[in-house]
Amino acid sequence: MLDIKLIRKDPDKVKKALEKRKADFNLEKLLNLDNTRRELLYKVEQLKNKQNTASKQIPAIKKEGKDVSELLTEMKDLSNSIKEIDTNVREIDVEIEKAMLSIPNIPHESVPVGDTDEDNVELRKWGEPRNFEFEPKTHWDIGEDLGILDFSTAAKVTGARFTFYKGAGARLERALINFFLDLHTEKHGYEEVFPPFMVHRNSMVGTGQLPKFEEDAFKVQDTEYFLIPTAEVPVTNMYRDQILDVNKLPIRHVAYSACFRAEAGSAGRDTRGLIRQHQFNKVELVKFVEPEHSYDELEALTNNAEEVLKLLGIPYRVVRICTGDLGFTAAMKYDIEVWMPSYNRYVEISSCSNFEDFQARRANIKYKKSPKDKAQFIHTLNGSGVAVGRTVACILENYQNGDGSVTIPEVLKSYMGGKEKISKR
RNA sequence: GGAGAGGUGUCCGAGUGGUUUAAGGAGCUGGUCUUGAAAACCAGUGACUCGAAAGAGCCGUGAGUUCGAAUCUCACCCUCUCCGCCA
Repeated sequence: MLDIKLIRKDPDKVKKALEKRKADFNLEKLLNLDNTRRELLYKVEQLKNKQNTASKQIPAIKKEGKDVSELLTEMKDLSNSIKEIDTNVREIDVEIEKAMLSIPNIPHESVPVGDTDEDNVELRKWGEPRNFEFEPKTHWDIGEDLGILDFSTAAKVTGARFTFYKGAGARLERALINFFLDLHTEKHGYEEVFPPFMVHRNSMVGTGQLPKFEEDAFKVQDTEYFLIPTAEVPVTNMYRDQILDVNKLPIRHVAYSACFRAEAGSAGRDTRGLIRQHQFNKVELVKFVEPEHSYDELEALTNNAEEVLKLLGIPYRVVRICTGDLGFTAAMKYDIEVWMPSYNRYVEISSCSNFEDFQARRANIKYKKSPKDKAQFIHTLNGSGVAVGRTVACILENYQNGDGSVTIPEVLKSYMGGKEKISKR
């Protein structure tokens, strides 16, 4: 959510930002509502002031033994006017709230202007895509041939876009989760959190998934609970409606969770393999920081996620996301993409974003610079550190051997019980 | 799921319709006293939201009754205790 004061004061700035994003939004209407609201508020507050004053006088007049019935009649009228205007204000509030919740964040100045992911800017590359001396297989073929991934059984049991991991595949998934968590807690200083996998509506609004993107989420029938699309949601909302102690900042959390996405609108895309599933595992990094440090913290967070891939020896690149591809809540975003031989291109495995105070404003998360200062909104950041299923996919593809086996990356061996290779049994 | 109790400011806690514009205490800040500290005493300090201000709002949340609601009514949420069920 943006600051309504900013919209009032500098509507052109907001308008330009929306244009850069190619977002369609009626600012004029919002400003009109805001004006009307303030006029009504002034009016009703004057009436309330009158009412409060009279309310104090009435008991005193009664005590003197004088008649108050005429005054009461007068007050009844006043009360009715107040109710009428209050109702009006409430209706406008609802409309304003709705509008405010559907304005995307303002991109940081350094974000390149562009329309689609074609306009994203590659920042750096690490590692070289491997040259195969044999015809490389896709990860879904490797997984099925080795008996460690089973898509058809998942389709039978649940449906499309679900997977059974079996044997060394299941172990590999679990190994990666542990490796990621250990790295970020022990080397990068994040505190581990194991969150609920369901949240209520307000939490989804707090981090920006709702109200605009309800069709992307799974809602549990007969409840107000949503399956989380990312651990970002419960972990960020841990601190909703709080004023955080400046001495405890920055707060850095790492959380494993399963993630659930309806993938509305992506029918037919990435239908094979682990790339686009309704349920997948992810280790997420979440930070709460003072505004003046948030861009440094974004660099650090991105580096923390990259470290995972360096240790695994997977070639990747980092791209700066352009305004048109930025996503609703982010002010700036880096994607980390890994080399995926079957796609013959780099595929996203992590998004690292600075939301500035956009989420904090929605979730009401503040801090005080010093005890005397006014509470101000904190900056939130998060990034995948990293997506687990996609990591399995790219390990299978990048570490595959001509005989159909897959070599286990050095850092994972201890997590795999000393195993060197996954081979057909 | 059933029965009961409860949710008040940073914390404890009073308050069942009108000087509550939330008592009292703790805490915090400053002072007196002291070599220093503690204690005691004195003074100050009450979150947060909207507003340029005046002012308005805020006693779990939302609606309602009333001239007037922390206080009454209804719904919901959460916490605790007991019972049931359960990994």
